[in-house]
Amino acid sequence: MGRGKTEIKRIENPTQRQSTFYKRRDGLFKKARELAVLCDVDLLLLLFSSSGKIYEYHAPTVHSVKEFVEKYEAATQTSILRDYRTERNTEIAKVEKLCELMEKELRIMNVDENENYTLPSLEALERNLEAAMERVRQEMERKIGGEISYLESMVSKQQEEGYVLCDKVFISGRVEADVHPVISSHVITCFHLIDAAALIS
Amino acid sequence: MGRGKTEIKRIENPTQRQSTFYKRRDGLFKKARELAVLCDVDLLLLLFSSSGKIYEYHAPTVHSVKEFVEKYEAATQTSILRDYRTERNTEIAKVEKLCELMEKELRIMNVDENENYTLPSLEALERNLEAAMERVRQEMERKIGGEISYLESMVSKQQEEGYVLCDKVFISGRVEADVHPVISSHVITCFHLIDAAALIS
DNA sequence: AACTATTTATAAGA
DNA sequence: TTCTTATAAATAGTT
Repeated sequence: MGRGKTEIKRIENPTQRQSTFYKRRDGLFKKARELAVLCDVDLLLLLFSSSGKIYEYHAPTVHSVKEFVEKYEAATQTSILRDYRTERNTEIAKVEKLCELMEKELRIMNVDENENYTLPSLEALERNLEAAMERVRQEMERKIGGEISYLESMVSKQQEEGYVLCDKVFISGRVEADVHPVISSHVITCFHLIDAAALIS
Repeated sequence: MGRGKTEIKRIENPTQRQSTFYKRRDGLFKKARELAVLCDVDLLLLLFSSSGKIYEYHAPTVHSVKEFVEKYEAATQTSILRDYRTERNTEIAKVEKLCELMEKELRIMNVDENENYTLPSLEALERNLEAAMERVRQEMERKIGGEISYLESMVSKQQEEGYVLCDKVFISGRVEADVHPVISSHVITCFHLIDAAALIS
């Protein structure tokens, strides 16, 4: 249509190409709308002009590109979104496995009143706790030893520096109490964690 | 065009609608192709007929619907995929929070050799372990008391039933050792878990 | 699925 | 860009 027959191949003249683009783009959108309305068609048309601008048309029945593409995906079985779901699920599975590990370890360290332990497992629990206690006591001794030699080295220094040390010890004691409130608070029981895990799964 | 002017509204006659659909669908696809070729346009056209069939056209430069929609997404900032990423990230954040909680609790129960504890926190650790130990011992006593009264009740029964009991105790002792291998195995240290958490984050 | 009278789209020019 | 118009192309109604 028009004053001459046009061969369908790229228009090299940029001005002419741009002019043709406007006219044919409008024509295409009009045709798309007519088809959608006349024949009750769900339709999406997305295009980028050669200069990178986006133009979009969707039928009145289509509410969003997202919705439409999901319908397309569901119909074709191919998957834009399945990839992301899979990726997400593997990540969640990994983290959940870690949770299970932690849970198991917590079980070893805590007595859950609602569970019916056997004597051998209670004995094992006791051994674990004793081992943990031993580690704590060793650490304390190491620490106390360190503090003493630290104090000794301080004492051997000038007296005014000794005053500074006293301040330091006082401050550090107070700060630690602030930093580790969780230690003095009631221990979250393993049971709570299991409940939480059930909630998010 | 055609022998009569057509009003643009849904064609109610199904036969006529279907006929018009074929003709106009072909026309639309032809126009789409011409625009793409003449004006160097990236273009995607997806449609569902009223009977639910899918038809698709994309410009020769477009390799897949997925690729094209991603380009569209990137250009418009709107997001089909961002929603899924966000959803995934919130789920992961939830689980990670749970992990942190567990980690914290494990820290309370374990001494990590690489960390530099202060004396007050070590003392707190000791207190926690003692409390846990106390809980274990109480549970053991409760259990032992229960076993004793169970045994007493058994002894007061017929002698042949006593033989059955002996078998039972033997079997239950062995079975428990199988059921709780984790208890006798080396305790996974808190440190391993923290490493694992670092790996998945 | 084909035909064709007619409407519609648009190429080229202003 | 936008309009005009001659002409090509699409298609409604029909077979």
